[in-house]
Amino acid sequence: MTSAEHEIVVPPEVRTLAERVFHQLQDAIVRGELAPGSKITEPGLSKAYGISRGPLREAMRRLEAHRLIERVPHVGARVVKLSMKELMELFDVREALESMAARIAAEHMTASEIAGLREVLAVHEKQADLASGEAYYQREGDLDFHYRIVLGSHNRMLMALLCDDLYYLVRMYRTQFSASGARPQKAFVEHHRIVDAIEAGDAELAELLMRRHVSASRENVMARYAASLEGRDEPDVVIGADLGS
Amino acid sequence: MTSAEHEIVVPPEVRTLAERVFHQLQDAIVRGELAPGSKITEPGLSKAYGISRGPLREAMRRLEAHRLIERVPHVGARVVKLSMKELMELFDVREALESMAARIAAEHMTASEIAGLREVLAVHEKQADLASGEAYYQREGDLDFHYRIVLGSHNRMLMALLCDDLYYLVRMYRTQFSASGARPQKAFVEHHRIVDAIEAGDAELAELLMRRHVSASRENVMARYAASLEGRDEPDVVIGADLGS
DNA sequence: CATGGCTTGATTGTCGACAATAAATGGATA
DNA sequence: TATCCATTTATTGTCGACAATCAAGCCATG
Repeated sequence: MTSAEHEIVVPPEVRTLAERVFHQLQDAIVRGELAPGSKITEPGLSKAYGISRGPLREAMRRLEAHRLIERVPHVGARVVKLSMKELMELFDVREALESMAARIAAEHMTASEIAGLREVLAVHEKQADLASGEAYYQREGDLDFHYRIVLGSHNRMLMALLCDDLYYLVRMYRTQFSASGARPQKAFVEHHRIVDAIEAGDAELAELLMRRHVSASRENVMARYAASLEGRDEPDVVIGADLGS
Repeated sequence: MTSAEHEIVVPPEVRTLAERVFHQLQDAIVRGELAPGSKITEPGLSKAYGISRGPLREAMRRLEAHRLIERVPHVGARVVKLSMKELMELFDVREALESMAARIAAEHMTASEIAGLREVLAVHEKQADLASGEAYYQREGDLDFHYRIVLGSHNRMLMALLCDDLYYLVRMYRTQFSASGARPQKAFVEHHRIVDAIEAGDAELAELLMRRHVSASRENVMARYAASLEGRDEPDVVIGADLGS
């Protein structure tokens, strides 16, 4: 049983108002309820969430540190809006960190953790069978896959950087560009190969495959973006792509 | 002329009280004036810096996001104290990110930026000549070296992760363990080789050399730590090491 | 008609005070 | 004497109000 709900990473960190509104805002931004680039005002949010400006400002400071909003002193804050350049940068960083995560995971992952990975792939495959159009759970399943590998590295710094920072940006991008799983089969095979390498304890291979996997996603996104600039041949999706899946 | 002062990375971001006290606290922690593991109390800092608790709490939230302090709701905050395990994790992340930074820098660095790198090495060498005991400037010079390579990648996300987050942890570790430049010659050659590769546009080689360079520092620190556990042979330095230099 | 500066409005930055929670102290009891 | 519980104290969390700054609108002027 995998954590199929989309609340993968919201532990019981809600002991205070600032924490609660931080997670609420984080979720609202990732889901696109707060549009990218839109200006967010303190009195507005203060009334909307029914709290004072004090805790709200602390939550916003955390969002700023996580790169979900951008603040200018005495001016205000806006929801971050990823440009294509920044998206490519995000892929670069993911390639560097996740390939290393795969390497360390191949060395340190436990048997039960690997079993969990296999289950994720099973669920992933089942859903790819029945509904290729409804890619919501699939995308979340993909992120769950990458998530578990990072956890398998047992490296708290990697976990903090990837799971607490970068993955929220990835999820925001996916909703922002309504990126659907466009080619599940290909990424699928890659996922399996990576797990095979990890299970075999082949750290070098796991690192190489993960690096290729992320890099391929990057190139895929880039190609679709370039294509969308001139001939608009995609019917209902602008830049459909499966980042890292 | 290189930026020899230790205020390498404090831009004019002091338009507000919260920003100012954030940088002051950041500096105090990195310099060791606030001892690692020591508890910091809001009324205490509030009086010490002559500001209200409002901006102070926002500054502390930023410090928390940068992993310089650790907070527990309703309990308090402590200055972070790196364990050996976390230090090794930090090296892992640095190896992944800085090797990629070197690769991209070899592709995108401009001529003037490379010239600046050469100057850093020149200053580095000059100081290694006269005073091998006084390694303060040398260490800062080393960080300046790594800093410029990251800037040379022109990747804002890499810059943010390394320069704004990890490098402060590195500097804190150095003061915490009073890590002196123990073997400048070796790291020196490695620095030159890296710059050569970057100048030649050999991205793969630059990546490989930087990865080895950081990895060697990691092993060096690890070895000295293991040695310090039983036979205390080091006279005045506990875990003397030159992280990444 | 365009442009410059001033005025006004709103938002952000800062502060002090009150409420809620957790640690510290002290005493009573087994 | 050790342990448990109540009280106290200090710190954190939250709030509302005031001051400082910026953006927008308006009017006067070239």
